[in-house]
Amino acid sequence: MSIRTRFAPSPTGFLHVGGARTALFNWLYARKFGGKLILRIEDTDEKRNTEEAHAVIYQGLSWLGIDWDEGPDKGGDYGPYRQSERNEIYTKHFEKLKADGHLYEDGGAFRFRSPRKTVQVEDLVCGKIAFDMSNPATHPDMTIRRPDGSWIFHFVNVVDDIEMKMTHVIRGEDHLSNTPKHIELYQALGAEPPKFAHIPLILNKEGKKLSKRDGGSSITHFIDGGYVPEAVANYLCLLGWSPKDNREELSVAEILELFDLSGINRRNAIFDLDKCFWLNGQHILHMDPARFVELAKPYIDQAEVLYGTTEALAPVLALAQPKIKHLSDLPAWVSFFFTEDFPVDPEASEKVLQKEGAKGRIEALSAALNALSDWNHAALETTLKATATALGVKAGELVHPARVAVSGRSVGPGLYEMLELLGKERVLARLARAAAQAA
RNA sequence: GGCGCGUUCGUCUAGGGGUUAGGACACAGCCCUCUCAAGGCUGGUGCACGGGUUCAAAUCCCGUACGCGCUGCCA
Repeated sequence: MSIRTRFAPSPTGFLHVGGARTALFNWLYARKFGGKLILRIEDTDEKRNTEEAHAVIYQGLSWLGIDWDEGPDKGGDYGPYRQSERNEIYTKHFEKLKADGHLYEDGGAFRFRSPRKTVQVEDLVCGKIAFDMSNPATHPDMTIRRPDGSWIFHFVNVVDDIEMKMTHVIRGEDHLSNTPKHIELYQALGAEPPKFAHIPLILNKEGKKLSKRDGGSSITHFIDGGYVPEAVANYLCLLGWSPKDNREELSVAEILELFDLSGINRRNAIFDLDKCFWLNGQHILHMDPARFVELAKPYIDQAEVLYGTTEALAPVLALAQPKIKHLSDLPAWVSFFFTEDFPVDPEASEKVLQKEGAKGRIEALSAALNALSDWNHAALETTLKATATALGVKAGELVHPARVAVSGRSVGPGLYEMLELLGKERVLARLARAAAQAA
């Protein structure tokens, strides 16, 4: 039987990193073993059920590179894929349970009568666990329908997993204790329970369940914050799973190759934003330049940098790619390439341009560069160093003023590469302008 | 309270009877260097505790503590 996994979020208007990681593991498992991933929206609580809330889920998953085979937006053979549209199906199963004597009424609500036996859970991550359900005081009969006719999570979740032919339920460990109840429901409905895999939870720095208030708990934070999706997906996979060979930076293809449920550990993990940040820099450093351009463009566009064509932008980005850790840092690294009206960092200007003798050194460098016919970074370096020697100063005494003169900043790409790309004319003009203001 | 799961550097993890307990992030120092990164080198901190089993336990068993989860007419 072909594998079917699912991600079943509630449309809260917020895609939690824990949920995203659950989705990722379901996706990896389905893709690795040629199965299908189903997206089901658990929107029985109508109050927070909005189109925007659905969009947040679709966008967050897509951004991470997760695609699904069936879902509200895709259709499929087992729809509808929103619980709010599945009332008839729930009613059908409810009537069956009722007819078979599994239900009883309690204050207008309906409860499921537990068989009161020991339930064995065979979890692919946690192993075999026996739950003694015999004591009603500790395991009360669960409610499955409220007096107003609305449904309770446990019931609709199980009905949907049966109807949608799920073979594997991969979900957060917070559901492990609910699993025996779910198995009782499967059995009462005459269905074979799926395989379960409960994955450890993601905690905040205080060791508590990651909540909305915690920085970085929403995928939106990463989308808006200049992260690259492959790095975030990589990091999320490293929480509770590892390739076991000391590698940290992994492509999705590599993870797909190594991933299996049996490799997931049972220990809750604290989310470490620092490490995610580091991994982001590693992915940027090593990614294909074309991919970098693709990811960088929206940030450049948003900053309204008038770069003209992609062909003009690409070489500039190539200088920034090995140095930055966040895509949102990009505008400051590229904007001065495309305008003469770039901002000048007052602190850098004060420290470098106003330094004793800066004017003379800039003018000397300018003269030397003016005489240079072969404008490439190697020749630029040779010329600058020769000029420094002639002046009897360290190369840095020319490098720093030149950097501030052409970019307005004290940090940036390698100077010689930057000068080469800027071109002789612009470099000389900017040096002249800086010399006029220097001490 | 009851039930379930867990506990290896601050954090993420590898190791699952014999290891100088490995890697990564972060931190500190050094090297490289035009800035910032990257890279290289070095350093410190860790098997929760107590009992067993065993020639030998981080590793297996029991207990304790602590953490997390569930215990809803939330999902």
